[in-house]
Amino acid sequence: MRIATWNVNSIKVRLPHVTEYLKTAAPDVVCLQEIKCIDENFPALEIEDLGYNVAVHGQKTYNGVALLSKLPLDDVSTGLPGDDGDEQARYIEATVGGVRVCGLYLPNGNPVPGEKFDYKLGWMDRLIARAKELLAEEQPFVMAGDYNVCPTDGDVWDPKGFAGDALCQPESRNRFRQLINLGLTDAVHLHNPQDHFYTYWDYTAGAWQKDHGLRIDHLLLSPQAVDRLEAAGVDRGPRGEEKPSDHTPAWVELSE
DNA sequence: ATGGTTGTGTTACAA
Repeated sequence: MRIATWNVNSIKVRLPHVTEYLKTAAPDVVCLQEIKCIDENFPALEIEDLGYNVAVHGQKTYNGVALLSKLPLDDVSTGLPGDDGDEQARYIEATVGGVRVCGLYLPNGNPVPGEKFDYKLGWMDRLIARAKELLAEEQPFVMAGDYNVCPTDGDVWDPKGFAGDALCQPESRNRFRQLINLGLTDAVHLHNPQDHFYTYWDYTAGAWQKDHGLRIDHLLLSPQAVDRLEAAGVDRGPRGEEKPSDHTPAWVELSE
Protein backbone atom coordinates (compact mmCIF):
# COMPACT_ATOMS: atom_id res chain seq x y z
CA MET A 1 0.00 0.00 0.00
CA ARG A 2 1.50 3.30 -1.11
CA ILE A 3 0.64 6.37 0.98
CA ALA A 4 1.59 9.81 -0.30
CA THR A 5 1.38 13.33 1.12
CA TRP A 6 1.19 16.52 -0.93
CA ASN A 7 0.61 20.16 -0.10
CA VAL A 8 -1.13 21.27 -3.31
CA ASN A 9 -1.57 25.00 -2.51
CA SER A 10 -5.19 25.20 -3.77
CA ILE A 11 -7.00 22.11 -5.10
CA LYS A 12 -8.94 24.35 -7.49
CA VAL A 13 -5.77 25.42 -9.31
CA ARG A 14 -3.97 22.10 -8.88
CA LEU A 15 -6.72 19.63 -9.84
CA PRO A 16 -5.07 18.78 -13.21
CA HIS A 17 -1.79 18.07 -11.41
CA VAL A 18 -3.52 15.89 -8.83
CA THR A 19 -5.48 13.85 -11.37
CA GLU A 20 -2.30 13.35 -13.42
CA TYR A 21 -0.49 12.18 -10.29
CA LEU A 22 -3.30 9.76 -9.42
CA LYS A 23 -3.20 8.31 -12.93
CA THR A 24 0.59 7.98 -13.21
CA ALA A 25 1.86 7.32 -9.67
CA ALA A 26 -1.37 5.54 -8.70
CA PRO A 27 -0.89 5.85 -4.92
CA ASP A 28 -3.38 3.94 -2.77
CA VAL A 29 -3.81 6.85 -0.37
CA VAL A 30 -3.02 10.56 -0.68
CA CYS A 31 -3.06 13.13 2.12
CA LEU A 32 -3.66 16.60 0.66
CA GLN A 33 -2.94 19.89 2.42
CA GLU A 34 -3.80 23.53 1.70
CA ILE A 35 -6.81 22.68 -0.43
CA LYS A 36 -8.02 26.24 0.36
CA CYS A 37 -11.71 25.54 -0.13
CA ILE A 38 -14.81 24.61 1.82
CA ASP A 39 -16.04 21.02 1.68
CA GLU A 40 -18.77 21.77 -0.88
CA ASN A 41 -16.27 23.18 -3.36
CA PHE A 42 -13.85 20.25 -3.26
CA PRO A 43 -13.78 18.57 -6.72
CA ALA A 44 -14.80 15.17 -5.35
CA LEU A 45 -16.53 13.93 -8.51
CA GLU A 46 -13.44 14.34 -10.68
CA ILE A 47 -11.35 12.39 -8.17
CA GLU A 48 -13.99 9.73 -7.54
CA ASP A 49 -14.09 9.16 -11.31
CA LEU A 50 -10.48 7.95 -11.01
CA GLY A 51 -11.47 5.31 -8.47
CA TYR A 52 -10.77 7.15 -5.23
CA ASN A 53 -12.87 7.72 -2.15
CA VAL A 54 -12.70 11.21 -0.68
CA ALA A 55 -12.85 12.70 2.82
CA VAL A 56 -12.53 16.46 3.22
CA HIS A 57 -11.97 18.86 6.10
CA GLY A 58 -12.09 22.20 4.35
CA GLN A 59 -12.00 25.89 5.17
CA LYS A 60 -12.61 29.06 3.20
CA THR A 61 -9.45 30.63 1.71
CA TYR A 62 -6.90 29.08 4.06
CA ASN A 63 -5.65 25.65 5.13
CA GLY A 64 -7.90 22.65 4.48
CA VAL A 65 -6.94 18.96 4.31
CA ALA A 66 -8.32 15.90 2.52
CA LEU A 67 -7.77 12.17 2.20
CA LEU A 68 -8.05 10.26 -1.07
CA SER A 69 -8.07 6.46 -1.05
CA LYS A 70 -8.75 3.57 -3.40
CA LEU A 71 -9.95 1.51 -0.43
CA PRO A 72 -12.83 2.80 1.73
CA LEU A 73 -12.06 5.52 4.28
CA ASP A 74 -13.46 4.23 7.57
CA ASP A 75 -14.04 6.04 10.87
CA VAL A 76 -13.16 9.49 9.50
CA SER A 77 -12.49 12.11 12.15
CA THR A 78 -11.58 15.76 11.59
CA GLY A 79 -9.77 18.28 13.73
CA LEU A 80 -6.82 17.76 16.06
CA PRO A 81 -8.03 17.05 19.61
CA GLY A 82 -7.02 19.24 22.51
CA ASP A 83 -8.49 22.67 21.73
CA ASP A 84 -12.21 23.01 21.02
CA GLY A 85 -11.65 26.66 20.10
CA ASP A 86 -9.29 25.86 17.23
CA GLU A 87 -11.20 26.54 14.00
CA GLN A 88 -8.34 26.05 11.55
CA ALA A 89 -8.84 22.99 9.29
CA ARG A 90 -5.49 21.24 9.57
CA TYR A 91 -6.10 17.62 10.57
CA ILE A 92 -8.02 14.56 9.37
CA GLU A 93 -7.83 10.84 10.20
CA ALA A 94 -9.30 7.73 8.65
CA THR A 95 -8.65 4.00 8.70
CA VAL A 96 -7.67 2.42 5.38
CA GLY A 97 -7.15 -1.32 5.16
CA GLY A 98 -6.32 -1.53 8.86
CA VAL A 99 -3.91 1.42 8.82
CA ARG A 100 -4.84 4.64 10.60
CA VAL A 101 -3.87 7.46 8.24
CA CYS A 102 -3.48 10.92 9.80
CA GLY A 103 -3.22 13.81 7.35
CA LEU A 104 -1.90 17.04 8.86
CA TYR A 105 -1.01 20.60 7.95
CA LEU A 106 1.11 21.89 10.79
CA PRO A 107 1.08 25.67 11.29
CA ASN A 108 3.92 27.60 9.63
CA GLY A 109 4.51 29.67 12.77
CA ASN A 110 6.19 32.76 11.33
CA PRO A 111 7.03 35.32 12.47
CA VAL A 112 9.10 34.38 15.52
CA PRO A 113 8.33 35.31 18.21
CA GLY A 114 4.60 35.91 18.09
CA GLU A 115 1.10 34.50 18.43
CA LYS A 116 1.50 32.35 15.32
CA PHE A 117 4.65 30.72 16.66
CA ASP A 118 2.93 30.07 20.00
CA TYR A 119 0.02 28.49 18.09
CA LYS A 120 2.46 26.28 16.19
CA LEU A 121 4.11 24.99 19.37
CA GLY A 122 0.76 24.38 21.05
CA TRP A 123 -0.46 22.52 17.95
CA MET A 124 2.66 20.34 18.04
CA ASP A 125 2.05 19.55 21.71
CA ARG A 126 -1.47 18.41 20.78
CA LEU A 127 -0.06 16.30 17.93
CA ILE A 128 2.35 14.64 20.38
CA ALA A 129 -0.60 13.89 22.68
CA ARG A 130 -2.56 12.36 19.79
CA ALA A 131 0.46 10.25 18.80
CA LYS A 132 0.66 8.91 22.37
CA GLU A 133 -3.01 7.92 22.22
CA LEU A 134 -2.56 6.10 18.92
CA LEU A 135 0.64 4.38 20.06
CA ALA A 136 -1.24 2.92 23.02
CA GLU A 137 -3.43 1.05 20.53
CA GLU A 138 -0.36 -0.76 19.14
CA GLN A 139 -1.73 -0.65 15.60
CA PRO A 140 -0.11 0.58 12.38
CA PHE A 141 -0.54 4.30 11.78
CA VAL A 142 1.03 6.96 9.60
CA MET A 143 1.12 10.68 10.41
CA ALA A 144 1.71 12.30 7.03
CA GLY A 145 1.69 15.89 5.94
CA ASP A 146 3.29 19.30 5.76
CA TYR A 147 5.00 19.54 9.16
CA ASN A 148 6.52 22.95 8.47
CA VAL A 149 9.59 21.72 10.36
CA CYS A 150 13.09 21.10 8.98
CA PRO A 151 14.27 18.43 11.44
CA THR A 152 17.97 19.31 11.04
CA ASP A 153 20.17 21.81 9.20
CA GLY A 154 20.75 19.04 6.66
CA ASP A 155 17.15 19.56 5.57
CA VAL A 156 17.75 23.21 4.66
CA TRP A 157 19.51 24.60 1.59
CA ASP A 158 20.71 27.65 3.56
CA PRO A 159 20.80 26.89 7.29
CA LYS A 160 22.25 30.27 8.26
CA GLY A 161 19.66 32.12 6.25
CA PHE A 162 16.84 30.15 7.89
CA ALA A 163 18.22 30.24 11.43
CA GLY A 164 15.53 32.70 12.51
CA ASP A 165 12.67 30.96 10.68
CA ALA A 166 9.91 29.16 12.58
CA LEU A 167 10.61 26.03 10.52
CA CYS A 168 14.09 25.73 12.04
CA GLN A 169 13.63 26.97 15.61
CA PRO A 170 14.95 24.75 18.43
CA GLU A 171 11.43 24.67 19.93
CA SER A 172 9.99 23.35 16.64
CA ARG A 173 12.76 20.80 16.18
CA ASN A 174 12.50 19.71 19.81
CA ARG A 175 8.83 18.85 19.38
CA PHE A 176 9.52 16.97 16.13
CA ARG A 177 12.22 15.09 18.03
CA GLN A 178 9.68 14.30 20.76
CA LEU A 179 7.55 12.53 18.15
CA ILE A 180 10.58 10.49 17.07
CA ASN A 181 11.48 9.71 20.67
CA LEU A 182 8.00 8.31 21.26
CA GLY A 183 8.92 5.62 18.77
CA LEU A 184 7.81 7.09 15.45
CA THR A 185 10.03 6.73 12.38
CA ASP A 186 10.75 9.44 9.80
CA ALA A 187 10.40 7.03 6.88
CA VAL A 188 11.91 9.11 4.07
CA HIS A 189 14.92 9.96 6.23
CA LEU A 190 15.34 6.30 7.22
CA HIS A 191 15.53 5.21 3.60
CA ASN A 192 17.65 8.13 2.40
CA PRO A 193 19.71 9.35 5.39
CA GLN A 194 22.54 10.73 3.28
CA ASP A 195 20.48 12.85 0.91
CA HIS A 196 18.57 16.12 1.15
CA PHE A 197 15.29 14.93 -0.37
CA TYR A 198 13.77 18.38 -0.30
CA THR A 199 9.98 18.52 -0.64
CA TYR A 200 9.47 22.28 -0.95
CA TRP A 201 11.00 25.01 -3.10
CA ASP A 202 9.94 28.63 -2.79
CA TYR A 203 8.30 30.21 -5.84
CA THR A 204 10.70 33.15 -5.71
CA ALA A 205 14.24 33.73 -6.90
CA GLY A 206 14.51 30.59 -9.03
CA ALA A 207 14.64 28.36 -5.96
CA TRP A 208 13.52 25.25 -7.88
CA GLN A 209 16.08 25.68 -10.66
CA LYS A 210 18.85 26.19 -8.08
CA ASP A 211 17.58 23.35 -5.84
CA HIS A 212 17.22 25.81 -2.99
CA GLY A 213 14.76 23.63 -1.10
CA LEU A 214 13.58 22.48 2.30
CA ARG A 215 12.51 19.07 3.63
CA ILE A 216 9.32 19.85 5.52
CA ASP A 217 6.82 17.20 4.34
CA HIS A 218 7.19 14.01 6.35
CA LEU A 219 5.61 10.61 6.97
CA LEU A 220 6.05 9.42 10.55
CA LEU A 221 5.29 5.73 11.08
CA SER A 222 4.29 3.81 14.18
CA PRO A 223 6.39 0.71 15.02
CA GLN A 224 3.68 -1.55 13.59
CA ALA A 225 3.77 0.42 10.34
CA VAL A 226 7.58 0.40 10.19
CA ASP A 227 7.42 -3.40 10.35
CA ARG A 228 5.71 -3.19 6.96
CA LEU A 229 7.88 -0.42 5.45
CA GLU A 230 9.29 -1.45 2.08
CA ALA A 231 10.31 1.87 0.53
CA ALA A 232 10.02 5.62 0.91
CA GLY A 233 10.89 8.61 -1.21
CA VAL A 234 10.01 11.91 -2.82
CA ASP A 235 8.49 12.40 -6.29
CA ARG A 236 10.13 15.52 -7.68
CA GLY A 237 8.26 15.38 -10.98
CA PRO A 238 5.18 17.43 -10.05
CA ARG A 239 7.31 20.38 -8.88
CA GLY A 240 8.75 20.68 -12.38
CA GLU A 241 5.38 20.93 -14.15
CA GLU A 242 3.74 24.13 -15.40
CA LYS A 243 2.05 26.16 -12.64
CA PRO A 244 3.15 23.74 -9.91
CA SER A 245 2.52 23.70 -6.21
CA ASP A 246 5.57 24.85 -4.25
CA HIS A 247 5.58 21.37 -2.63
CA THR A 248 6.06 17.95 -4.24
CA PRO A 249 4.73 14.57 -3.00
CA ALA A 250 6.53 12.35 -0.48
CA TRP A 251 5.47 8.72 0.00
CA VAL A 252 5.91 5.38 1.72
CA GLU A 253 5.24 1.85 0.51
CA LEU A 254 3.87 -0.60 3.09
CA SER A 255 3.59 -4.35 2.54
CA GLU A 256 0.08 -5.78 2.45
C1' DA B 1 17.84 44.18 -5.69
C1' DT B 2 16.13 45.51 1.93
C1' DG B 3 14.31 42.19 -3.60
C1' DG B 4 11.42 37.67 -5.42
C1' DT B 5 6.03 34.48 -6.54
C1' DT B 6 1.60 32.35 -5.83
C1' DG B 7 -3.38 31.97 -4.28
C1' DT B 8 -7.57 33.81 -2.38
C1' DG B 9 -10.16 37.53 -2.83
C1' DT B 10 -10.00 42.13 -2.54
C1' DT B 11 -6.14 45.61 -3.20
C1' DA B 12 -4.31 42.58 2.48
C1' DC B 13 -2.58 38.44 4.12
C1' DA B 14 -0.45 33.95 4.34
C1' DA B 15 3.10 31.11 2.78
